[in-house]
Amino acid sequence: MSPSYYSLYPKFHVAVDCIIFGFRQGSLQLLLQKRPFEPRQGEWSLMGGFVKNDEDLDAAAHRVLNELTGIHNVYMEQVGAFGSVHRDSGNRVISVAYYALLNMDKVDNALSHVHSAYWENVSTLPKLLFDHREMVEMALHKLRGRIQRQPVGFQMLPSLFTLTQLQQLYEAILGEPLDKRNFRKRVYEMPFIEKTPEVDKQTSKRGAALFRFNDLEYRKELIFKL
Amino acid sequence: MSPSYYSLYPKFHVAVDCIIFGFRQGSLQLLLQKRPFEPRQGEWSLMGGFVKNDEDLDAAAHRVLNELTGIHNVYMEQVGAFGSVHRDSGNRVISVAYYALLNMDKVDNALSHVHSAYWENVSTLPKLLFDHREMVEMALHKLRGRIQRQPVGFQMLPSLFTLTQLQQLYEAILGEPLDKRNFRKRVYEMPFIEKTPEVDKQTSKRGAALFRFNDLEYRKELIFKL
DNA sequence: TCAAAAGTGTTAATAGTACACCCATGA
DNA sequence: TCATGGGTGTACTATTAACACTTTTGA
Repeated sequence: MSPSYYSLYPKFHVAVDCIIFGFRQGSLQLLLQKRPFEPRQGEWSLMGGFVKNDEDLDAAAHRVLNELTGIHNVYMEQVGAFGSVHRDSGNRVISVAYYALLNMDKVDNALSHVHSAYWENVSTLPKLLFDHREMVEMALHKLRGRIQRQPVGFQMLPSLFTLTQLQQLYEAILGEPLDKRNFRKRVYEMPFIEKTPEVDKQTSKRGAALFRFNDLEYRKELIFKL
Repeated sequence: MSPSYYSLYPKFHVAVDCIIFGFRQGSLQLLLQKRPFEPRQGEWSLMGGFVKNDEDLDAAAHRVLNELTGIHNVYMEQVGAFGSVHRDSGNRVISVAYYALLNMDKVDNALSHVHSAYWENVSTLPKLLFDHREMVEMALHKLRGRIQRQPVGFQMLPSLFTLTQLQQLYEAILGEPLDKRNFRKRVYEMPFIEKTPEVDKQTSKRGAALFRFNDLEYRKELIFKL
């Protein structure tokens, strides 16, 4: 058989869909789009796009995210491939879902507005297109697992943050309240979360110490664990 | 925009690749194939196949597995989508990897022989085609996580098995020795692993009690946990 | 009788959970 | 002065890890 062996087989549209997580005022949010084309124009959907010929899957996901938010270097993780025959009511499309964690403050709002994209609270999501709801659930599930092992949450916080913010983030992701003292005890044991001399006075009169994630310390920690 | 909006975008060959795990004589094995077509004919590869037009992704994986082994109703889990531009040196192919757990005794050897497929020990794998090695590593990683939470290992054992077999299976998957007494203690706490009156005399003079996995009890357990 | 695998409990260490009060400050 | 969110430690419980000898039986 020659390389043309491949050509005996069908080809498919391949898309990426992004589950874009952000965090603000104590709640986990998703950047959703009012679908701008038919079929199902106007319905709420994840931000997606078709993969290009010369583009890696991961690159496609980053491109879609960048087109919508203007941000580069975002933390992303693949959720999985969704390929039921009739999942897209327009045409057969095999879609690979990725979730992204980003700092909402860095989003270019003009850009996302152009794409009719809006932040929605994860706990009160509208009805979503196709199997996008399933993608979101799976992404959340993956994120919950991930955040218990690796400090990926910082991607959603400003570079300086209070422990209360951090705890609220964890609570929003895990969907359950955490004990303040136990939470802080765990944080203090992580050498890569550093207290800074800075103080945040926005949410309390007394002021809360601001912390920072030290990536270098984290890498040391990783090596140490092997 | 009309449904023809889709047609502006490129299409791709989409394949599934199966990481087929089996267990025999204390070691974890993979069913590998000598690739039967060009390019790279004759190299070791995972068993794969192209997705058909009217076929769900999951269905494609099951079909490929069935064509190679003759077995239906196999435990499978998606590993993820692999879509680097040049991952396949022949043509662009986006591949979705699945791992499967099966009882080696049930494989139709004539059938797998036709496909030039052979079992290879996971710890001494030959060099694999393309990114198949990466797929195997990721599958193993997923399996390790899975087996700690859910009793999927039984898929690889005969319906009656000894605790020594079970422990060796876990050791092979986790890649580390386990304490016999702690292991058995854990097993005794699982109501869905039943001791039968049967005794296996194949590996010891004394004989070892044979156990069975009771799926019904397991489902009860699951419901109970919610 | 002895080699080879099966079977069996206890103790120590660790990790996780529950819980309530004082502090600093701006309004 | 008081309301608000920030900050702190200890005791209890549950889970996990370490560890060695006896039993059975076919060759």
